Amino acid sequence: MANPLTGPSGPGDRAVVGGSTDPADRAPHRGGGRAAHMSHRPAVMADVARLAGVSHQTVSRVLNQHPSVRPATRERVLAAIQAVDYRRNSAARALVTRRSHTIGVVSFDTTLYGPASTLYGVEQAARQAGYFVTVASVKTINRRTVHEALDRLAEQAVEGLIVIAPQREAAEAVAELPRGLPVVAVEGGSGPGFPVVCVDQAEGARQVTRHMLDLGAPTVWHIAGPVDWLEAESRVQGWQDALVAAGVPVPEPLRGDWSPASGYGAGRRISGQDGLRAVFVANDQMALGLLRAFHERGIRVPDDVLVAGFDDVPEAAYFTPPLTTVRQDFTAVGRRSIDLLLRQIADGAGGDDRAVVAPRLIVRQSTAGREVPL
Amino acid sequence: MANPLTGPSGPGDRAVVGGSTDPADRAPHRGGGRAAHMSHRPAVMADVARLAGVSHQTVSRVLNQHPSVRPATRERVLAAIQAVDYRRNSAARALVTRRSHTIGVVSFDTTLYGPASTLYGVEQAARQAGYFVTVASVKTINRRTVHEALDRLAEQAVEGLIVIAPQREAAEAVAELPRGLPVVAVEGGSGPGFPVVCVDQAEGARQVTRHMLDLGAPTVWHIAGPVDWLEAESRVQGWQDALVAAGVPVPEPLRGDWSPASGYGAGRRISGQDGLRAVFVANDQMALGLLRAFHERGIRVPDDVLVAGFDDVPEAAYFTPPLTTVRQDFTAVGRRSIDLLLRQIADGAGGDDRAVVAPRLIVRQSTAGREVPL
DNA sequence: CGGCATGATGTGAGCGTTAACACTGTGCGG
DNA sequence: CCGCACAGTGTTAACGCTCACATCATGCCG
Repeated sequence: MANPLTGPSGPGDRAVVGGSTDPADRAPHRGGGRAAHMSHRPAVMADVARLAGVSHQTVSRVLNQHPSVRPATRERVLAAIQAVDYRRNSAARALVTRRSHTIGVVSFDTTLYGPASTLYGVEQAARQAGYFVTVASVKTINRRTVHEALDRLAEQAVEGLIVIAPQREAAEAVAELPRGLPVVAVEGGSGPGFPVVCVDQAEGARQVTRHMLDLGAPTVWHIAGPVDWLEAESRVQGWQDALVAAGVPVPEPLRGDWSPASGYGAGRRISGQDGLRAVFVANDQMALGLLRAFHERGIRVPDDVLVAGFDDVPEAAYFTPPLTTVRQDFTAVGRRSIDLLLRQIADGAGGDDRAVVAPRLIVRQSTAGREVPL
Repeated sequence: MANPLTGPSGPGDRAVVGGSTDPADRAPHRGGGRAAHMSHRPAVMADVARLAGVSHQTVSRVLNQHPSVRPATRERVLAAIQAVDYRRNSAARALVTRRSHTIGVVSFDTTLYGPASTLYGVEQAARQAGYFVTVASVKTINRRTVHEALDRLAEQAVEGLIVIAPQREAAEAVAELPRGLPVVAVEGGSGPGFPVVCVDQAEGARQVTRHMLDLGAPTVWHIAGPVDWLEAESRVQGWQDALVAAGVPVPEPLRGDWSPASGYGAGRRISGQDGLRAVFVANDQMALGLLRAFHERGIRVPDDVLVAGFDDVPEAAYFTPPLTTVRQDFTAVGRRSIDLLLRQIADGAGGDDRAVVAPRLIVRQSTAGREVPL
């Protein structure tokens, strides 16, 4: 019994498991028989079992870390697995366990920094938990597209869903989901009945607004995101709160669509305003466009006007001038989402859990006015 | 037969399909029997078959668009499917067909614009072709991490792999892949034996370099990407080619790591150089950092020095000044990748196909010197 | 007007895995 | 020293689907 691969009975009569146990000696399709080394048909459990001189169930036990397997046996099986380069068939496993170990992510335009980073965080966390992630990004959000994506993923038998689609319509589509499938919404607005993970947008907006008021701005203008984006609204809310709390006038917010172009447009429109001393832009990309417009008009930042953004994209520190902004830890958002989702998958009920990730004000030259170390 | 759901024999004796056909009348697990409307156990084919008064095979035929099904029968089955909200079990299907309809994407840091956009293109194209996409992003690239990711996806039984990992080590890891699984490399360097999709980096670099020479620059400096990145090398190559072709001196390239910070550093280092009139930066993010450094040093762009980047990120048009750059159509890259992969999955052999996406020079103010319409 | 191709359907056998149970042989308390 | 718990193993039956084949009407050709 020196060679563990030979089995307990020695060579020659290997694996006298039960006569007709092996399914027709395998491979009724491709010719070949001898499910050995170079067979093109991937090895299955039975192959491993035969080689190790055990039953396929024991192989299964080894694979699933069942405690009652003698160490020697385990070794033998492990060696056989290596020898035939066995990998278990996830479809068969999923079929019998009714678990796909896959979670689905529906996301709006994964090209954007926020969604992309969140997806990244989700994927990392899911992997650690032993889950796969399949994505479905939709280019335009409406009830139909979101439903399509959800159906698609449902067909794929995902065990849970993470929806990164912070628009009102998406939230509604999710709410209409046939219950039974665990769901977590990212930035899904105020608790619509399923768990939500979000950054405290309003708090971030309050902080940055207060920051500019503290620097002496008589009031703070706001370039908002699209009305149908929940986070855009939260930021408007936070900004407004801060102004009201400070007892200063609340200017009418301008609307952009998150793009640099729209920020540029807003910058041109706003630059004529009387008493313009500070602008809070709802994201960094628009802030970039606004800075551009100000630059063209000869408005100096921060000397003439303070500017702040939101997101802290990696480039923000190198804008001209470096941009004060609110950092959102998207990776944390992704991680928390998976946490909530897995808990829901495990416990069944997940209720109205709500994970809020704290934002963080990052002060740079666009409000600080002096060279700050990068 | 007015009601299609009643079946051909009228109510009462619904679905006399064969006595013992139905598997133990379903649901030996959860109590309940009567696998009807509100049963919590999801409907299976047999349920649909019973309701429609046909065999499960006919249901399968309808689902798979088999031609020999009478229209009336098809209708009946379709109605039954709707009635019980049936969705087929992908695991069972995958088990028997040996096809998962899933392709795996291994990518380096999907937070970056390039990988994220490529992933997006891949997902869109895959979906249209009826495939699912599961991702595995690795944060650091080396043989081990890439292998881990590949193993993971192999276990998931993906039908093919797209590797977005334009580093030498990643390319090597892919080359070591156990053959048999179709693979397409994105930016995988010079045809290492499997299909590659890439943007013609060298050509893009040549174009932008020539552009700056044409504007009168005596030569063009270069801030390159990391040495182990294949595309970084291609860009160096193209830049060098253009300089040599023009018969001008070739300065030593500086190295960055794609980040704005490294571009900033390079900008500070290079700004003292004598005769500095033009810089080609290997990507837009580094170019942003360089612009920042130049700005701080009082070097005017483009008046004193021309600057160009590579990628055309959405922000590039709003840098200060708007950045001349080379646009890479990442979405097209994603699409082409799927094309190549699916062909490989279908035909078996995919050979050394090579899809090259043309880059496009985008001239903006950082070299043009005048206000250009955005 | 018989037979045979063809369309429309049903039947049975797997696909590769896990769950449930049945079966051994030990070691230990009574 | 018997039997009983229990670790270690094998056996069997699903899981829900598709494939290959069997079956049954048709309809058309010879």
